[in-house]
Amino acid sequence: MDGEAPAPTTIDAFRARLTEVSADLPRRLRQCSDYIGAHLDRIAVSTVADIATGADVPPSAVMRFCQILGFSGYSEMQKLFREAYAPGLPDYATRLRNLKGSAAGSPSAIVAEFVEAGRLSLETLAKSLDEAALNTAVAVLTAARVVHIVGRRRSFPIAAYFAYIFEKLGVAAMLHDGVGQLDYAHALLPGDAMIAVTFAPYAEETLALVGAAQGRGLPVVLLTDRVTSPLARGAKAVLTITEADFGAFRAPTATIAVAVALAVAVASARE
Amino acid sequence: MDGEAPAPTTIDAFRARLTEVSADLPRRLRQCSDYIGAHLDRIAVSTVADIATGADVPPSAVMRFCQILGFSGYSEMQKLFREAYAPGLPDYATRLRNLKGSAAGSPSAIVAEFVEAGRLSLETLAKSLDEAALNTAVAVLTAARVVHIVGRRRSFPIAAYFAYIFEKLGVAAMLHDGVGQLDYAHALLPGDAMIAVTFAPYAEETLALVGAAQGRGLPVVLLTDRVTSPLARGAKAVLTITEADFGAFRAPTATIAVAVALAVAVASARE
DNA sequence: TGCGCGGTGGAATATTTGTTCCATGCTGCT
DNA sequence: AGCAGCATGGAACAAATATTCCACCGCGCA
Repeated sequence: MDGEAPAPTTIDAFRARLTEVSADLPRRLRQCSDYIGAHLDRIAVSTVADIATGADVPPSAVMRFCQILGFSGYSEMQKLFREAYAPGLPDYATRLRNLKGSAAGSPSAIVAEFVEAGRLSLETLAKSLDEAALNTAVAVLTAARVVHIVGRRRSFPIAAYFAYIFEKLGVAAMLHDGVGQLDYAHALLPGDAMIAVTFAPYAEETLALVGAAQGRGLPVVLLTDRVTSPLARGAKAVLTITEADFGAFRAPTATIAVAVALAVAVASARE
Repeated sequence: MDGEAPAPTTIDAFRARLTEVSADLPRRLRQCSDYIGAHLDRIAVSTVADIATGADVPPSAVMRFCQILGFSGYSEMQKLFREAYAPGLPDYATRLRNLKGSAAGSPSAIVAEFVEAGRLSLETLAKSLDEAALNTAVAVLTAARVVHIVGRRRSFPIAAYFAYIFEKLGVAAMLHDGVGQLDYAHALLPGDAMIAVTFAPYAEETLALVGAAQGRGLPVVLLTDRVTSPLARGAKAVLTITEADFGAFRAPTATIAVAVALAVAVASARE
């Protein structure tokens, strides 16, 4: 074993040591490192066996890992987490309160705000999802030869995400990203369909492309924020998604969820 | 023992039972009651002996107390607190397996799954956020002349989202999107900083660009999924984000939240 | 191809922790 | 004062849990 035995004494030091050490590590120990790094908050209440099954390694590997980190064994490591646990039970609600409490405007407070906004968005989504529209959307996209994806500015990340999942799932898709100011309107062929993502203020180019698609008879699935969206009228399916905001900012949390779900549903319907 | 054995199943029920029972209790058991009532949050990480010394009673008294509350013993009581402390993954994992077994879900069921996964990701984020790393990240980016953003494939939507918010907030930023296979390595100038987003499997180009940045002395802020990420070692700040998955699919819900929060924090720190 | 080395898994062991049980002592009632 | 009954403490026991150890395996190197 390595001569030094730093044995972290704070959680932050532990994190640091974790990244420092885990770069060159054999397979099993790397699994430990990954799992433990991703479940730091559980160490205090887990047994060696829990960790081992979680990381899918034998218990002895966990022991070795603890020792590499500089602890005498698992118990000693766990002690660190059990003591650090003192300030209060980091269950979700309290932790969030703590985070927010840390000086308004501090980075962690801001993260807490967005976490909360995200949760709110997801809840709203679950409550107000238009199932009929969703089913229509899936049907339309399932039948399409190529799925054209449009989204600019704020909606572009969503569009890009659609493109990624479709690619991964083997669904023919084309992202109209506007590189070179080409709109590829001629690629909108009969039998294709379009997903348009647009939020206020609605980007010009998106409107134009959707218009082109509809002019060519392509069915359009629309992800937007309001039913009064300028594109809603002509769309085959409109999925309205309300994102909670924090100040002037709105993260596309619920939109992402709809996007991935839609893509997965389409891919599975195609089989 | 008394005939009834209610055995609380929630923390609230536990509290209720505690007050209900502790009215007429012999001396030692009352001590237990008092101590436990005042340290509910420590039960999950304490042994019988800890509680016993804390309450200044012999261990056997604690055992009797647990049994009076309706539990079979201390272990069973502790289980209640350990589960309340870390709900989520195990539960969720089994539910998932069930769902996969039963007929592949309808579109709305799939949405529901991703909503749930998203919620879980956000909770995990709140619980395991590394505040120190976050603060470092904000500091590094605040001091930067230009923020370079890298992310490919699955991480590209996040990178694009960073680019959008920075643009909107008036922070000089450059998205390395790889158009034309140019890497713009020469644009990485002293005084700049880089945000790299990468999830397993780590994209080649991201690694290369981060290497280039580090070679030029730029500090790197890394958003990644595992501490064993190949880039973690050289980064100034590593933000580890665990996303819950649904099947093979993982929506970047928590990552989005971190991204927007980070960007907003940087922008507000610059004022 | 053979050798050496380090990683690996599991069985054996040590230690800690939980639980039971009973002798003792206290308290209140007659 | 004597008795009954219950609370008490601690020691013995059982179970869970951590830790060590060693034989095996796979891989790189000669």
